[in-house]
Amino acid sequence: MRYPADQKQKTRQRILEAAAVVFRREGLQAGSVDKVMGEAGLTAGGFYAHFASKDALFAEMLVESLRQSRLASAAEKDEALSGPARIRALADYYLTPAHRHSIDRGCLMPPLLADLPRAGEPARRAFEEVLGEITATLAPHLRDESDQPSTDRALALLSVLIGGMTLARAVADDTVADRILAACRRLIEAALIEPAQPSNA
Amino acid sequence: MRYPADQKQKTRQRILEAAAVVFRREGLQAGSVDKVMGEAGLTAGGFYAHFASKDALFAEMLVESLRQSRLASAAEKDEALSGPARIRALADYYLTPAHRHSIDRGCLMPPLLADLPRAGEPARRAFEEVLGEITATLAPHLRDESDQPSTDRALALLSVLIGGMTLARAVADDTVADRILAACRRLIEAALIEPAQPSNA
DNA sequence: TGTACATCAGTGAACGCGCGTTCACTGATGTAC
DNA sequence: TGTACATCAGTGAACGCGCGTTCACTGATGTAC
Repeated sequence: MRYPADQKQKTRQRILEAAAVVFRREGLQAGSVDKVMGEAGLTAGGFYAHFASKDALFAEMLVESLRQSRLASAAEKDEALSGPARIRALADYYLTPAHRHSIDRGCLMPPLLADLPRAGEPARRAFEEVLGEITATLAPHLRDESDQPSTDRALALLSVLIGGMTLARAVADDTVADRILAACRRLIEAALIEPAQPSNA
Repeated sequence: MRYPADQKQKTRQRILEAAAVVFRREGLQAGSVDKVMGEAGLTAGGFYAHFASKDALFAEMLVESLRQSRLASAAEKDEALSGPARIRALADYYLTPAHRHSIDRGCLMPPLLADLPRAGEPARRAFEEVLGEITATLAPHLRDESDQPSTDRALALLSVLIGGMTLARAVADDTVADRILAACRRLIEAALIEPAQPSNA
């Protein structure tokens, strides 16, 4: 090799991180290659030395970003928790004003999931795979009536998290937004935490 | 008046309906004035005789479309139902494969809510107002522990409906999609229908 | 009833702009000897 | 150590295209007499 070993790999990673920010902030359509490369401190022309197309970047960013998220790979402080306590910690971290205000650094799903049906089969397949990883991580902490890990409850939990955050960000008034988040936390507590593992847990 | 009385009003209405279809299918950015006017059987130039801008069209379409939706103004067969039965009917209508497949005719919120933070204050204010109307319609059927109408439960219900449909449409496999919808129906049943009004209701 | 005129909803070409993508190039990095 | 050369990540101008918006116009509709 005649060139610095993984210099190019690092640049590629930088483009992926810039894409995660720009796409969440602007959406799939308005988040242009130019803006992504600008966010990464580069010019648009070099993009195609790293990715085959804008669509390919979007799909890879989607998977990469979700795999690194707290949903798929729990933060250190989550590791110690399990069952109801872990789900509560997740909801308390996710459904907060802080998360609501940081669209471009928060979870990728609320701002971008609606663009997936428009993004074609490969991106949807890739997302489905990561979704499987996420629910596999969550299911052991969401037992059903027979005390079995519940993937279905994990899917329902994700729906509340995503829907609640999307709805909260769509209104103009902060008070209304926070009320939505609180209502969702209460629903999760009542339906997925309390009855899932009773007082002896 | 020297011209057919409400011909222009009818055309305006036709543009609004076309916009509802195109924006839901393509999103706020990719849904262009040209496509909307084409869907309405017109050419792009005439658009500005009806609306001040694309943003103005989007905001008005948003409000108009939600006010006419089954969430805000119940269908005839809903009128006879109240309490748990009505909420169950709503969830059974909303969280179905049929609704999942018809993005461009279904509820406006799953495909377009994520675009609202990017659409500016006026659109968010307008949405917030209609959201208030919707929750006011739903709250009487979602009583809290003290048997009072619960706006908070209405907000949580909407979050599950929106999040579940968005998540279901994002995956590639129909089986996974339907599983998500079923998991959300079960969550609503367990948390918002059964405990809200016990067996004597 | 018939003809000349006024109205105005909708047309279509044009504008400046940003898009995704291509490609000839540049210049810093490392190699050969 | 020093010089000539090869590599290639990133630059920047260019392409064809569709965007939101403007505006001179057209032609069907209705009025006046």
